[in-house]
Amino acid sequence: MKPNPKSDCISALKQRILSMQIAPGQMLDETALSHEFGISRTPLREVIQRLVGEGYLSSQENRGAKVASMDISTMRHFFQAAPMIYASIARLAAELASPNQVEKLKSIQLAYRDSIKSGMAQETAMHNYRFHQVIGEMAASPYLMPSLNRLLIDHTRIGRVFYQTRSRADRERIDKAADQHDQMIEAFARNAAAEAVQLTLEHWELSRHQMEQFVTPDPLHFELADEVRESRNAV
Amino acid sequence: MKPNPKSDCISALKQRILSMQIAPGQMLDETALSHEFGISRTPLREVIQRLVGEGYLSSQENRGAKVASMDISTMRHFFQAAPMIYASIARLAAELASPNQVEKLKSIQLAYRDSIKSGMAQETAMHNYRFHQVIGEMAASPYLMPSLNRLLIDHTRIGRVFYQTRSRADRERIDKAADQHDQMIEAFARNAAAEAVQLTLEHWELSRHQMEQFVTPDPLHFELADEVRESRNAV
DNA sequence: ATTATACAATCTGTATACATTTCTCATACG
DNA sequence: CGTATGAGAAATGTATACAGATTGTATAAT
Repeated sequence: MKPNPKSDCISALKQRILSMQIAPGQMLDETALSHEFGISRTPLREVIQRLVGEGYLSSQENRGAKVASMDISTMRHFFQAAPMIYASIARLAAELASPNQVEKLKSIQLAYRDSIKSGMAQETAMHNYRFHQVIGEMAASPYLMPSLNRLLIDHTRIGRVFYQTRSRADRERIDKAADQHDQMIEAFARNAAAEAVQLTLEHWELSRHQMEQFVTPDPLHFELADEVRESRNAV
Repeated sequence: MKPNPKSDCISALKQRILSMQIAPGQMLDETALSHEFGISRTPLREVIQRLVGEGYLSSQENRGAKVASMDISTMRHFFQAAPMIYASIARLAAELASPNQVEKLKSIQLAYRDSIKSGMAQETAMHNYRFHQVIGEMAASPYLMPSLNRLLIDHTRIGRVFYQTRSRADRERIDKAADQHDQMIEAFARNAAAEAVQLTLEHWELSRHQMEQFVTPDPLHFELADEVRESRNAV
């Protein structure tokens, strides 16, 4: 593969957005980015347009581009859409899975378990992202893939806390998620659609439970409520 | 609104793709298009990147952009994904519909019936497209909208034959579809989610039946089969 | 007759310069 | 004290020129 600064730029920007290295809502500086990736503003702007079309960024006429925001109102839509899309993708993926693709899934799963073991939360989240994206590729549906991608963007951004270990319970939860991945791979390999859907929904429930605790944490002291609400919406 | 050749270009290209004025798989000529819309290649290429991200076009490195193709294998995925996405969108739309949006739907429906009456098939298909896109806006789900858009691109392209009247039966089918639109508006106005879903699925069935006849027409004479199969795949 | 090769023509990709719009902030005014 | 104004700065949008890649074609070699 020939080194291509433009596609490097695309994947680097995606990675930064998924890892919240660039925060939701943050403006992009065309000049700075073009210098950083060693390209001029012309190709950089093309990259931005592409990422706008894919839902990573949003842009306004004469007002630049910013990272897709995650406000409270979209969270509701997230929890509504996710199980349906994930389940549909899982069914198709199980029906269409090729041995080759299952192997690919297995190798990602290895890296995933490795990063869990070394406690690298961000890396784990990225492997998890790749894992579910490959399941999407197995399903091979050009009509469901766009929504899956949009979901995975925000799932990876929100779910980043999922892989942070502060207690024994955290550790057990993450191990359970990894076990579910293995079971899913097994179901895909046997083309067991119903089973894959069931496992996917259980996997989602585990993730959902954790995320809802984060999105709706314990009530705060009254004095702090306004300030915190504001900063939450500003995300 | 200030006239903006760039956004004109985006909507014109979308319109041409949806109406198959530019055929699936057809290459785009950057120079010709930039001249036509009175802009230089720089902004035109940004437009192309955006449309690639949204699924209207596909592009390859150093090999230009072409209109998203519609081969037989994607048709299968189309029929699998469509009812699920449409139904989910309809449920959300019914729950969230504002009087304002219902009015918007009604005005599109008026134009839709007008173009049916004057027998303008392509225009009818475009009003139908707008109708379902507005339902998508009502549902307001950033996670389902990308898939809805992708579906509507191909539904509009395939369904273009839906609005061609060659027989009394054609006429009745189209009138039935228009009646279903009215019933759907009614259900949205009353926030009747279950009813909206039911109507949407019936609406889909009507459309699906017609499209499957087109995609799988009556068998041809043996001598012609090869030639025709080739031209079909070439789409 | 078929395959290789070289060259021209065409198209894609990029950098730079410049035009246009928005933003910033100091100053004037109500 | 808050609001309006306007000049300068900064950022966005666009045109053009040029560099690099691909495609088509004519000629030569097998």
